[in-house]
Amino acid sequence: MTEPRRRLPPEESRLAALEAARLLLIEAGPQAVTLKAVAGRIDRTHANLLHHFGSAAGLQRDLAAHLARTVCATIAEAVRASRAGLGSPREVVDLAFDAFDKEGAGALASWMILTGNEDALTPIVETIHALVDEIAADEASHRGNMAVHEDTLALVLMAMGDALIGKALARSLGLSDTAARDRAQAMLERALERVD
Amino acid sequence: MTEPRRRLPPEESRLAALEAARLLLIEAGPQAVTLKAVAGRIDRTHANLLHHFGSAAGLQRDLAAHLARTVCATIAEAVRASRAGLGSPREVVDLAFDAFDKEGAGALASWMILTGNEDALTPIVETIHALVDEIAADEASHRGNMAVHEDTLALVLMAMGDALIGKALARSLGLSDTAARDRAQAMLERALERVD
DNA sequence: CCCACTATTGACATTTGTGTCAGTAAAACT
DNA sequence: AGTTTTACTGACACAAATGTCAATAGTGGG
Repeated sequence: MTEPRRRLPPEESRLAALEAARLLLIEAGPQAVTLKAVAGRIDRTHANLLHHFGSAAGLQRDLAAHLARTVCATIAEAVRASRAGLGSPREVVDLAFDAFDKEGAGALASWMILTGNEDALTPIVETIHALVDEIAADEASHRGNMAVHEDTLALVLMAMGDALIGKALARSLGLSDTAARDRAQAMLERALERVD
Repeated sequence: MTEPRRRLPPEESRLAALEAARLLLIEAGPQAVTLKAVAGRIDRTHANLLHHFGSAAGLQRDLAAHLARTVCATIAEAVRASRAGLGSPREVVDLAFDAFDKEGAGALASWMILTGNEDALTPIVETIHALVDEIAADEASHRGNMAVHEDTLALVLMAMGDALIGKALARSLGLSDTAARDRAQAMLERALERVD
């Protein structure tokens, strides 16, 4: 009656653990991402995770990379899927804000910074950078690369802040939950109009 | 030769602990704000802090309130000191960004959110809200309160994001460390010009 | 089929943060 | 002065997270 112990190939097991850790991060915050909690989600022990990732820091490091891949894959896919509608500021803004909010990028990034582990952030930053360059390729012809980067910087920072305290702050100020999105959209629209 | 044990009045001791905790938060991040670490800074034991604050959560709660007071006192003082120069967007932007960066407001707020303790954030949000209302009183005559609130929301979110990942992101994008500040300033300037 | 490889585990050790408690001593009050 | 109050401490207990290690048992390759 005892279920036979399943033995997955290491890559598969690692990926399952990283996905479990990612969901745990989004649902319950960084403090909840412990070896025992992650292991419990995939019916393993915490010793198993130590076997695969070497240490708790190793899991966090790989989680950062995994999250960067996930976030950027989501954005890149959405961008390519609706290439025609790319010019819509609303779409770009929604993409960025959702990435940081629902995908947990903001939570992880801030957590990494706060715990002093800045190295783990670089894959995320670099992936975002690469994505920005890809998007900027369309605009670079009639706008400076600098301007695109500045707009992106402002956009990411607002998305980051919004993912953390956006709802609480907007509510306290008597604004709608999407006030930050609206403001970012207007900002982006005006920035794009500048070159017309 | 043994120094006599000093016994401070409770209020004085509490304030010393909160200041030590605040500096610890800014220097080494939220993870470093433990009972033992804070107690060590003021030459006390962790049991002493439990006596004054009841629990570790109590210290965090009071730290949030203390930080909100500190941050807002700094801003309010600077604003009142140079009432004449209040109209300068650069000044307002610098004030907000410094408050979140150097005063540690961003670090604490994000930490509170991430650990699920949202209640502790409300004093900060409410104090900021009150400050916004005070500033908005000057502008409200020829602008809508809504518009002022929206600008403030965008400003705070950018300051928050900048305090966390601003430097790393700007550097990765090949921009200067003050790129976010510059962008926020330009944004605020254009928002103010709208009514002229 | 047999064997080397390794994913997986349980038991143990360590560290760290938090909390309790009785006792001590320095203030404050009478 | 004596008494009460309480800031402060050391020692202990407890829980949770991380890490080590030997042993077990699937899995693939010979």
